[in-house]
Amino acid sequence: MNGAATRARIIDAADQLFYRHGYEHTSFAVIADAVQISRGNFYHHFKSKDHILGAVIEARLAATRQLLDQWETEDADPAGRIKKFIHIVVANQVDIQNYGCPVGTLTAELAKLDHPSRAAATSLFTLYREWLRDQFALLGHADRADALAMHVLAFSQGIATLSNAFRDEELVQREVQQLCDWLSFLLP
Amino acid sequence: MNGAATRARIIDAADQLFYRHGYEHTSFAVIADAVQISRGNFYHHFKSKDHILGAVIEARLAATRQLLDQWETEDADPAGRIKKFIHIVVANQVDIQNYGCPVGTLTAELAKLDHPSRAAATSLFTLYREWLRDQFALLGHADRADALAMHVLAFSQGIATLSNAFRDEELVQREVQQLCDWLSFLLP
DNA sequence: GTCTATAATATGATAGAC
DNA sequence: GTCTATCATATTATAGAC
Repeated sequence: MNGAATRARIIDAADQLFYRHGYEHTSFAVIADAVQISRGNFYHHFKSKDHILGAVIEARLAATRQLLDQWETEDADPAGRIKKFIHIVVANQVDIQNYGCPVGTLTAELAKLDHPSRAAATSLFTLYREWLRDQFALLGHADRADALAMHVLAFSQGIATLSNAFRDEELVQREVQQLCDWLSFLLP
Repeated sequence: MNGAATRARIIDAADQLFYRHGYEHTSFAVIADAVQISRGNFYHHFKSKDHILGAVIEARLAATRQLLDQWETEDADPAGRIKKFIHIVVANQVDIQNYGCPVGTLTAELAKLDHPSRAAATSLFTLYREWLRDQFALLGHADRADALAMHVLAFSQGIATLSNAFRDEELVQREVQQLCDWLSFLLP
């Protein structure tokens, strides 16, 4: 087995397990089981569990950058791009109902653990924040672009949290619709 | 030492520790340390760690009911009561910055753990939901009172999550102001 | 009701053979 | 690069003395 490939499979499995069951609750044993390697083999690829978390966050950052870039090429209209972001909670509805938002729940857990990677997890939020800010600036709201970005971000987090708590699809549809209506009032 | 008093002190310490460091991360050892009892003594008062969690959620439910009742007597105006709810994120800003919303973060953790007390934790949300629904009904919006309640709930959760992630006080002030403005448009 | 002692297990991490 | 064997520790939980 190629070393880099094993490393990638560890990151991939840990990513999913951290999301579904939380960082702390995910032991080496279950990751090893998912990747089909022995527990001892881990330490050839990573120094510690914390280092796996670091690699997982790096991978999520890269995936998020790629997603945002893709949206830029797919949609020439900044408003359409923002709508794509707003609809994440609909597109990922099943996962969010079961496990919440991957970014929001990770930052919350790491804050409680006072974990060294807490800042890195927050930078996942920052990626969305700055991208949204750019879109609002393009729409002619440069003066309050960051505030609008945070507004959208906050709303998405709120919907995700309640979607996870109540598993209510109607709620998600309704709130997403309202946020899109709010957005349309900001268009030139 | 009185038995009931010890039990109450265990619940109180566990409540704080579960909130600050998460349920799973909080061991018997640290609770015992906080309450100043031995680990073995726990099992005279509770069958298991899960049972402590159950008691903590019960206590939180009782405290929440008391708070909502207090707001009813303090403020005769339903709009004023809703504003009191909205301002929770300001009143508890320091704790929320450090540990997030006690309800939102607990439900999220228990969902990931697929924990038996998950539904009980969600009922904390339901308490606020139904209380807010009643206030909106009193304001003459009985037809969409639940949707409005969930809107306020979602927003508060979003603000709490971002307040915890970014520790940004201005964001909280700004979003709370906006939500209050939105509320004033609903008044008769 | 509270304590000490201890069981049974799971955890993150290391050593060394292949 | 992967494995087995193992360490040191932490965890929930129990047994029994006081």
